[in-house]
Amino acid sequence: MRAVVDCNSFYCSCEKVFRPDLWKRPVVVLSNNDGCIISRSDEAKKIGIGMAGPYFLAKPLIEKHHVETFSSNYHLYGDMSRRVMDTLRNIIGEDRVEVYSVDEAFLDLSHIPADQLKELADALRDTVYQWTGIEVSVGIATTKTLCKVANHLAKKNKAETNCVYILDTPDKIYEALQKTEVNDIWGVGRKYAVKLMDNGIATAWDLSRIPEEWASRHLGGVIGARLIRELNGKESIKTDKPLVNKKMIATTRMFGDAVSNLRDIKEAIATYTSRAAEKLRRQQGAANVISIFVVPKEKANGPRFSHGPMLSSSVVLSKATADTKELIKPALLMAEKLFEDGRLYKKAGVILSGIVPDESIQGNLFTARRNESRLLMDTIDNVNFSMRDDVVKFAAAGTAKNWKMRQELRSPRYTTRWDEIFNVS
DNA sequence: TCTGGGGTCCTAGGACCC
DNA sequence: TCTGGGGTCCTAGGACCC
Repeated sequence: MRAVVDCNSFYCSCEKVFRPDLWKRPVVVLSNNDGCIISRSDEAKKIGIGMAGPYFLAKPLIEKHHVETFSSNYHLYGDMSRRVMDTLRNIIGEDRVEVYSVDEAFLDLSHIPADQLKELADALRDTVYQWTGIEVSVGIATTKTLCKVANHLAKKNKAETNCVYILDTPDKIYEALQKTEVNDIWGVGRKYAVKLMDNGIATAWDLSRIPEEWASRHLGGVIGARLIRELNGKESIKTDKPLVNKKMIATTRMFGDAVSNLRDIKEAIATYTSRAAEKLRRQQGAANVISIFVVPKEKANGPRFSHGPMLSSSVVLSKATADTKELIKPALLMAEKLFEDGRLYKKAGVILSGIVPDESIQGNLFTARRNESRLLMDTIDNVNFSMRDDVVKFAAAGTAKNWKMRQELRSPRYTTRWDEIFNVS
């Protein structure tokens, strides 16, 4: 068997750990730029605040019920995530934990006897709470997709499940699949859900009954066929070791206020390039391709929000590099090319791809200088990483940052900055 | 004058996830 | 007035090669 352990309302829970006064209160956390609501506590859900809705639309409700509101504090969430994952590794063993996202991990329980699964699940839930203050839900089943079904049901009715749900008999699986709507299945997004409903497939059970060929034709080829097999208890999603090395690295942001001049765009692009290059070096990679894009601000039209056109450009580098200087130069050239005078822009980004391991770089015999540059990059990374901020940066990134994102409601970085550490008095 | 078939590589775009 | 960011995988189609 395997399990999925998922933190409940993760970002909100992180905020609550350090604010006992909020434990029974509604809390929401906003996306970057304070644009959308991306995490809601149970109390906030009960009030009727929707997921991923724009903040400004929910604001009346938030004010009426005095919902505590936070900007994203990724330093805090990243550190709390590490603590939760360490706890899981401690209990179940290093090699049996596959971190899937910041708030979620799959566990390999193939060594646990069936009659001990419940006890283990309870222990996982209680220990993580005791050691980190974070509540988790545990779903146990034979495949990842069924684990997610179980986990979803555990969360949906906490009073009954106490955040643990185990699918270990055909009857329980049948019941769980009957209770799960197609749009709540892992791997079924909005488009597929509509298509399934149109074909009279409403529950996970219905979906598990359809032929693989149909799924293969209508749900993205092999992805659809795999989904059917998983629902039928046949493991089809590989558990290869978590991807340490990313195939693509992106840094993109909305601007706090729309930007109309080239200087600001170039500063933003230079900053994002520096950030992306840092991520690249952290995985000891080098990129062959750099792309940038800008998104002009457009009038809202139509009922469904959409981001207007994305104007992009990319360059294949003459040789793979992780050097910020070498990446900034083409990035700025592309920015100049894409920029149109008189237009307002609301977003920009940098994407590095064609990533290869650093050691595979076939250096030119005569470029011993590469090592120097590497040394400089390491130094800059170390300084920035230890300060957890951009203390050292390239001049092109500018210093004014009037395009910077809004973050008006951020909590202290309790666990990663000495001057913001949690104070017991 | 006639102009195949199979393979690979790359890119763009669509779908999904948290 | 105000709608996130960072990823993955898959497919189709074009370019190119022999």
